[in-house]
Amino acid sequence: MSENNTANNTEAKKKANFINMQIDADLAAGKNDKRVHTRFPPEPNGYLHIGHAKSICLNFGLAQQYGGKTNLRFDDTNPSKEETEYVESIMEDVHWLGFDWENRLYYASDFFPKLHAFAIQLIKEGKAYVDDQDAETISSQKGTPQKPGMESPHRNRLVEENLDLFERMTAGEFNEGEKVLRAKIDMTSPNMHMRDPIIYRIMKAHHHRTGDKWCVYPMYDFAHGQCDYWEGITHSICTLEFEVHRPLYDWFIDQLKDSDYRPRQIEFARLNLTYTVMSKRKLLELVKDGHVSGWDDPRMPTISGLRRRGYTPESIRNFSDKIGVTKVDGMIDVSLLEFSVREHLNKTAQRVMGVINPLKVVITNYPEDLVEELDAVNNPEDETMGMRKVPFTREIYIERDDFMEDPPRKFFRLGPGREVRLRYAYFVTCTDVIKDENGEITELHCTYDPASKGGNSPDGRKVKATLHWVSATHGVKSEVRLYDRLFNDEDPNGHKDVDFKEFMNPDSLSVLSDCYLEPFIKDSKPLDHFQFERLGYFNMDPDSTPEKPVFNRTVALRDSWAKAQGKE
RNA sequence: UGACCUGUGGUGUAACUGGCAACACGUCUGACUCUGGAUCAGAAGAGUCCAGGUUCGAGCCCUGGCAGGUCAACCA
Repeated sequence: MSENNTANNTEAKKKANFINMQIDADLAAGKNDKRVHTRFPPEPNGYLHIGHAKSICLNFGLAQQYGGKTNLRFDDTNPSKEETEYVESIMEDVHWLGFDWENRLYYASDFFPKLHAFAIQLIKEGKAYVDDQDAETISSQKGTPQKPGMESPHRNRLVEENLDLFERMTAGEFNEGEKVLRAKIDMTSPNMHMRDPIIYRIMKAHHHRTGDKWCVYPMYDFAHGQCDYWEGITHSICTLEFEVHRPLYDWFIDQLKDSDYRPRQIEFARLNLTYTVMSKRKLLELVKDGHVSGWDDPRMPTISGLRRRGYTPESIRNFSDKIGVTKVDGMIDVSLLEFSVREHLNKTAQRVMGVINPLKVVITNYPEDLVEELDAVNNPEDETMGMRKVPFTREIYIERDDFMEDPPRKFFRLGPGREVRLRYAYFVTCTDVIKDENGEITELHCTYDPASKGGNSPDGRKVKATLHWVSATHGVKSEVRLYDRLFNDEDPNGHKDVDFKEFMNPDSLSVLSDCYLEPFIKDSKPLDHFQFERLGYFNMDPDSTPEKPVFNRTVALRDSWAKAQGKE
């Protein structure tokens, strides 16, 4: 695991949610030998996103709270969409988040033989039949939520005939779509899912694990609950849209169970975040159409994207705790996610100075060849992180935004004739503003006060501002990537008749290639976290090379000056 | 003309078997500060979708409405 803290030691006092209460009740009633066993069941057809992180934290967190276990199970019943690449990324992401399924890795495909045998059992019991009709016909007989369905003409086939047909389906004698196996339940049920649901379909696709062995594959409803049952799951936690599936889930368990043990499905509201989309289909679309650089583009709400952006597992876990678990289908403000990273990184991130929009400053009374190694604090929130040296020279860079030729009343930073502190260095006073023929400021001349070395006030005089800076001769030239929200609309999904991509923010990425960082960052590795003082939290991007380090801005610091600016 | 689910400050969550609505984010003050960060102190903001009812007392219970979500894939 790339981050040393695992999820176990951050738990402590979680708020009880409605699922806790239901588990407490189950335990009090002595159900399932008082076990708590959950599972996280992703389909390997895409990368995990922050919504999955909520589910992962919930499932693994619950098990930890009750001294139970959590399985990782790949729900791979549809070979046409699933790939090994996704399996690997999912395992990496779950581990990175700080959770471990130990030796309990399962695939729904592990259960294909048992599922198939169970289907045969249902046929023998007269509870399943083969239907020869095509998809359209079957669907039209299904009725609507308001109108009951009609029975298929094949519904009352003889058991022997069903057995024979299903066997031949399995052997590959029929083409895709020619036949399906359906459970025989109730075509008039007010619940659409109970109207003789299809449980097996013919698919002549290559499966990422079972290869070409099978010609028939079970449907989700026919696989999920049974896998839960065979794995010994006690609480099968899923999202709200499966609520209407629960009677069917229970129906299959009823056919299967041979003891008092029974898994129970509980539904909670999936996570919705402002200014983003959260469906694998839409995220895939962004990737495929090249709107982002990949699943791990730092603007993506995927776990791999957040990781590359500089989020920490701890911050995501804390976020997950904070948002709680309910059945209310709401929308969480991204600012809460951002708060979670700031909170964690403030306590842990190495401080460093970096200038991302350089303006050269010449300190005219400072010796030409002198290089002073000044002391800087690595993290004021954590003394154990120690100190480092920062080289100071006659020519430095400061942030362009930190100088104004004609500063307004509330601008505290540098201006002509003004004195400010250079962090850990000296007090400097601006004496000259150098411009090119277009009137653009190209350089500042300052003088420094040798008595203020280290940034201390020699005589108790105050300066209004402290600026970060980087030596022009020692600074490490770098690329910095700034990110903004991917969408301009709070709910890009919430507009009927308007495609979500219409709301994409054209300025969600800006690349600054003329940035200078203090030499300390030379030793950093991809994904290392930093606070660039006064700017925000950044981490090193894997695109970095020794010649050109690249940093991503995870999130900016809270900035009351910028906020005040925005209001004018 | 259905079934199931949901409805508490701007947002998200709390409120044990009914006892004067709490916390977090966000917002706004002020203090402090070698990060306009962090920290600290404080403020504003809901009377719990509506209407009845039960009760000394209801966000919690009952009745009836209203609003929103989900369900008609050989997807999960």
